[in-house]
Amino acid sequence: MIPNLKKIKIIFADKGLKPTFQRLAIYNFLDKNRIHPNADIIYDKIVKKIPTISRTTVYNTMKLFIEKGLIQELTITGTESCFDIDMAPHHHFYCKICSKVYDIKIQCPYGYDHLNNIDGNKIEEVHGYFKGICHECLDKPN
Amino acid sequence: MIPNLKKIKIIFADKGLKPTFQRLAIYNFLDKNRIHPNADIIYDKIVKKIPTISRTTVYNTMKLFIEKGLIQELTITGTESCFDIDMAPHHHFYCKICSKVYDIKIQCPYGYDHLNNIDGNKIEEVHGYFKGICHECLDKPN
DNA sequence: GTGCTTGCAAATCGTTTGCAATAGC
DNA sequence: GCTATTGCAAACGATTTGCAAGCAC
Repeated sequence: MIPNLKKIKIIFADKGLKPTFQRLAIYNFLDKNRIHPNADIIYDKIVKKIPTISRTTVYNTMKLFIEKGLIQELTITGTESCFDIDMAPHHHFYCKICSKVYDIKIQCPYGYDHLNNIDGNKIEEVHGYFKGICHECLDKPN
Repeated sequence: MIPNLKKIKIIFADKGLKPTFQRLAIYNFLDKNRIHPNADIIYDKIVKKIPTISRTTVYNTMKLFIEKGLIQELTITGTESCFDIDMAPHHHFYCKICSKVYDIKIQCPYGYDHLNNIDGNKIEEVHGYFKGICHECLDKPN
């Protein structure tokens, strides 16, 4: 974790974020585990390292990271947000059975890079996702 | 409303739905007002015609319509669902200022019609939306 | 009259807020 | 020491659940 920590501190400094123990742990978790976790999964994981951490801090930190452009929020299920440290343009696939979110390495030909306006509306974010049954769940016997 | 009612009753019969007063009113509202309303907006509108209607019935009805393929659920904001009676493939634009949802008449070239599988995952739904500032809010003096 | 539908009240779930204690420059 | 950050407890908003009363065939 030590070499990664150094890298993260530089990223934080660049954005004017104080490198608190909690923030470093959360960012490192997101960086090492590209699973698009929701706040609860992040909390459950971090609380094992930092038993005193609160859900409030997780939510505060997510909000802060989003504002600083370090992560993006995915609103796929309608009931909860999940978070993606990958800021490159890409789509997602959500499995209705296992609820996992996969990266889909395609871009919407509308809206990314070459298009910042549709029907007179100014585009700031592009979101694309598919829902269905993932290859793992398709392969399962039942 | 009478001619539309007849049409709606045929749609309901086709899906095996009983044409209750509440369901007809809700469907008619969605059909006549293509504004992608959330449950609260639907409730506020219908309660003026049917003062005894409950939010539970609105939620029940939305769930039923989705199951029967009469409407689709849009999960753009992460805090609430909104509903779209237009089942044709299309995208949406969400205005961060006025919260309105616009139809964008483009299709994702991946996933609609000619593609039902990406990376081995079976695609059942395609969702695409943009976020930004709509033409109306851009035009406002401030 | 049997089964589906409705609607109230309470519960639930994810998230936000108010605020006092704490930590870091 | 001053300010930003943390974390508890309570509030909040959207949605779901349990269940009793009502309606339709």
